[in-house]
Amino acid sequence: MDEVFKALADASRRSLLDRLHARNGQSLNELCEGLAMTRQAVTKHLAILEQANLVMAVKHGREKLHYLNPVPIHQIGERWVRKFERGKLAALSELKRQLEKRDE
Amino acid sequence: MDEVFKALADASRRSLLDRLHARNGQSLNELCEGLAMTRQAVTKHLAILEQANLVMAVKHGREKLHYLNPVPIHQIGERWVRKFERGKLAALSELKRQLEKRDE
DNA sequence: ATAATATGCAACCAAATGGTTGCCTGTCAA
DNA sequence: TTGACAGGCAACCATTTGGTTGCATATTAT
Repeated sequence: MDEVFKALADASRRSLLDRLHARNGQSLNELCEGLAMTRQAVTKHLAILEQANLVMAVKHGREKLHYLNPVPIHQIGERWVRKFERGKLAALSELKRQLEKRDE
Repeated sequence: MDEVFKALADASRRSLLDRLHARNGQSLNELCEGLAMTRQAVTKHLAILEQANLVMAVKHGREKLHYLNPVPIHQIGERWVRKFERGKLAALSELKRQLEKRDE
């Protein structure tokens, strides 16, 4: 879970996920197109995404195709975001109370 | 949004959020208790959480009380996780197909 | 066979990160 | 009013991070 959060912390990596979400199964070169970064930088980002299991790569001839794995993102939603949804309203009203107290 | 992801990337910061989720409105010293870190390190983490709007601090005498703001986490769920839920099943079956192809 | 294409590997670099120590300031209680 | 307690500020440090360049390797097309 920690690796997933770390992987998601970088905007370039999130945009790589976006690109794969738009079109799955892209090669390294395809994923590089239009980015202000060298291919090697993208390789490193993809390696981090693979380690976090957010992306899976398959070699196909001389190309390496990248596929999105939606499971970890789903788990972030289920195991983490959801936890904070519980007690959300209580926290919000507490927050409001404190903000109002400042004007006393 | 980027600041939120960056703030969530660190396990110590996520555990601070957990602590506040367990009991809201804790002081700096309370949040330090039991952690293998100096108070100043915790201060820095809290500053990052505040900048990301995940935590709001209110001075109360000589104490600084910290309150959880559930909104950014909620937004991560709504604006980000949800996006990848769309097309999740397609991505999953594509992934399965590629995994099976490896055994050919 | 050979050239072009797609990717991999390793060394290097600057900047950001997570942490420390030392000292200063503000507030409460004796 | 004088400690003691809660917190703030700044300088410093090691490691990680995000990126680069240069070269090597593997596959495809001519």
